[in-house]
Amino acid sequence: MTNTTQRRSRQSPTADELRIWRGFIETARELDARLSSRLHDESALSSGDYTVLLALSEAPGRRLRSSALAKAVDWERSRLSHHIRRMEGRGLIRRDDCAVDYRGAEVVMTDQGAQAFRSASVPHLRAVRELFVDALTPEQLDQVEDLTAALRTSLDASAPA
Amino acid sequence: MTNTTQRRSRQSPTADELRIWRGFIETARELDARLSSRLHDESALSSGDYTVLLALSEAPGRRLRSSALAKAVDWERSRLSHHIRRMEGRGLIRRDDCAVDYRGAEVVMTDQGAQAFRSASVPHLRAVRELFVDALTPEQLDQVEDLTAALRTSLDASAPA
DNA sequence: CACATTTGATTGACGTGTCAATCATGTACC
DNA sequence: GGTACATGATTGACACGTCAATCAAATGTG
Repeated sequence: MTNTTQRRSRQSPTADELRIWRGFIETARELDARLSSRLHDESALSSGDYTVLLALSEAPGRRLRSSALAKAVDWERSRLSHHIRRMEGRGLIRRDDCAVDYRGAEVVMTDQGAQAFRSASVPHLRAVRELFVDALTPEQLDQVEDLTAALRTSLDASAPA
Repeated sequence: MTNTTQRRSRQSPTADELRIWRGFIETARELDARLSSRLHDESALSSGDYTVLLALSEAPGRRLRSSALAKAVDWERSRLSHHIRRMEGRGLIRRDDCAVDYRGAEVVMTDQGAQAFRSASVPHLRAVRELFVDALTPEQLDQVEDLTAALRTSLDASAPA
């Protein structure tokens, strides 16, 4: 194990590697943007709204403590707080005081929120199938799983949450 | 070819497919966020700044018409316009009137911008290697290329830009 | 009990992104 | 040359995200 070997692995990517990286990240961004855009067109929900409503829909009583919701969607609390405020303004959720701990608020999905989520869900899932699942062979889908695992391992190994 | 077959391919993804999808998109987002964050910490450039400076650095005279720049980075014009205004405020670029067509402005990288780009570049590329290239085997890197191509084909087939 | 500390959540400032509207210059056509 | 249209770019309004500061209720410790 020479210094040269060590150093080589720390250098910049090759042109090919960089091309593959750019293709990957730009395609992922585009996919994400396209799905968000369709969601918004079809249901007037943003991708963030959908994420929040999905988490609430899976919670008992369609309600969660703000902190539990933040953990469920893996968002920073201030991000959630801002988003919740906007969603409350549009009647998708409501904030209740939490009886057992007056610091914490509970976020509750409203009927209107549940209705919006239901009507968004099917077209959104269909879009995921069209633009992702059906674009790949079953073998490729398995490859994605492995790739994701490898990348995530590396991300987790390298510091921040 | 029955209706059943046709219909099946239009249904929602299975639980496994959905899990793979979520893993994929969340990992891609996280990678993107992590690289942006490192870039910002190490060089005080945002990922958008870097993209713009990279495009300018590759242009003759380190300058481009605003529309050409928009095409080079594949951004909407209004997005570019907003970003350019902010970058100009920080001295990274400058806007010159274009002599041959007074509608169009030219965006020029300043020396300060070039300096910032140079010092950001090496650490950023190293981060791409660490978090992406080195996380995958050469075979996996090839797989990424194929996956990207498949997804892009499907995206291109399905309407917008 | 009083006080410091921790915990749950919100706020404000500011950078970023999208969309629709606008503005100014260039071009075509009569 | 003058009017209509196309083109290059900017603007304003508003949604979204991050960071640091703040606030209030809960908890621990003397």
